[in-house]
Amino acid sequence: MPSDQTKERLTRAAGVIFARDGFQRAGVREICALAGVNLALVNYHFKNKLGLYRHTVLAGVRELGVDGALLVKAEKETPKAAFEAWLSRFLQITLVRRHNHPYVGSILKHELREPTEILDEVVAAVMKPMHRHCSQRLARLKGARASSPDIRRLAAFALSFCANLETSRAVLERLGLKYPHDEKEMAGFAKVVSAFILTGALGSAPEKEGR
Amino acid sequence: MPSDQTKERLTRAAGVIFARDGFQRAGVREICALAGVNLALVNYHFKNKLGLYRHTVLAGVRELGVDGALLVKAEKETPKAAFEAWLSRFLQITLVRRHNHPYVGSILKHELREPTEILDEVVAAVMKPMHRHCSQRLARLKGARASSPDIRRLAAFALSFCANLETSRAVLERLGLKYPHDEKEMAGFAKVVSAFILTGALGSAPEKEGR
DNA sequence: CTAGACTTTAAACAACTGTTTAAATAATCA
DNA sequence: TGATTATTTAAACAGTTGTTTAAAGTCTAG
Repeated sequence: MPSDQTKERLTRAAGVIFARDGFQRAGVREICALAGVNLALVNYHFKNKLGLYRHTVLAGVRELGVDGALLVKAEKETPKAAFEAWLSRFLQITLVRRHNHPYVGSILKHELREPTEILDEVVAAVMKPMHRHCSQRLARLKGARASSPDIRRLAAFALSFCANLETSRAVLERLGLKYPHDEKEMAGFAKVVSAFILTGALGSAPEKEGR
Repeated sequence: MPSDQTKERLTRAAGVIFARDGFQRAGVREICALAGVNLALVNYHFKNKLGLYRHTVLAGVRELGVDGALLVKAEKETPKAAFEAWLSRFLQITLVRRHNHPYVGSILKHELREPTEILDEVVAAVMKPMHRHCSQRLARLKGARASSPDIRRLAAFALSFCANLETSRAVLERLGLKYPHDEKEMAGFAKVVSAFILTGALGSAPEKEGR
């Protein structure tokens, strides 16, 4: 059988397991079993467990197309609406399981909280573009330059907060926080999160726009 | 030698290792080596690795005295100053290594991101009191009831954001965020974080108070 | 067809993990 | 003191992990 097919099935299975368990806790045996492939093929095709991980993550990121996919069209909306749309998309990737790419968001979450050797590659490929997008939208909102330290810090705070919402789930649910279950609730949740990021706890007036 | 001494040394060493590695990744052999104690004594005195972990965490929490320690005095300050003082204290515990209890904050951080069997106990002993304190201060700021769903959600968001600041450190530093190194920088950092939580990215006017 | 490279396989390796055993030591109480 | 209990010890157990081996199978050029 062509080796491309083996690598493909291995990558796909690896995406599922790595997304669920992260790099360290994931086991190559389980990945191979899920892929229906011999154990030794991981090392043959990818040299390492880490090699398989790197290939899986970067392939997923490439397919997701961070630079493009998160750019919600309609740039003529109000700055606030544009930010909310972008944020909603970002939350979908990190919070909702079965999205565009089932595993990329989860893997990024794991990489965020326990970095591996490929952290720098992941940051460059995903985090930095997202941070740039977020900075640009916040800059429009505040009427400042996207490259200013303040804006960059705000964007970093916002990204960290959102990306960790899923990580803290077990605790926050025990504190009474309701997480969204479907797309409907997701929209409302995104609005609430957006409000927290934009206007904070003191919540400045509901802005000049109708809703 | 008295067994109390053994348990004491074991607990102290466990605090260091669990704080650094979390429950799963920490190894009983390393803990015993650090404690200068035989391997089998963990199971003799604490039944389990989990037993040692539970004992260590709960002992640390008890000593830290969450209910009291975080209550910064001077309640007659402005609500905003009171919140900032409380937040600064909270950030010190989660961000700065060598504080009151070197390991409690770190262990809580680990428990937050990969819960163990004792999560419920930890939530009850630490998270809920902290959440209550945070809610009370936010309620004063907004002039609302501390038990209202909105306030409780804001407090949960704030706690999650702060507790994960350390977790996301590797990524955020690569995005250019500067973390505090000493007490001086800590104070400034707490102010910035407080501003983000209270007034968000749009930053409502600098409040009516002098500064 | 056949030589050579590529790919797959089952088995074993070596290094860990938390836990248990049974014997040796120390402490306690009658 | 001597018998009993509590504690400590070194060694091994049983399970897991990622990785390697050497032989078998498969494909592809000449």
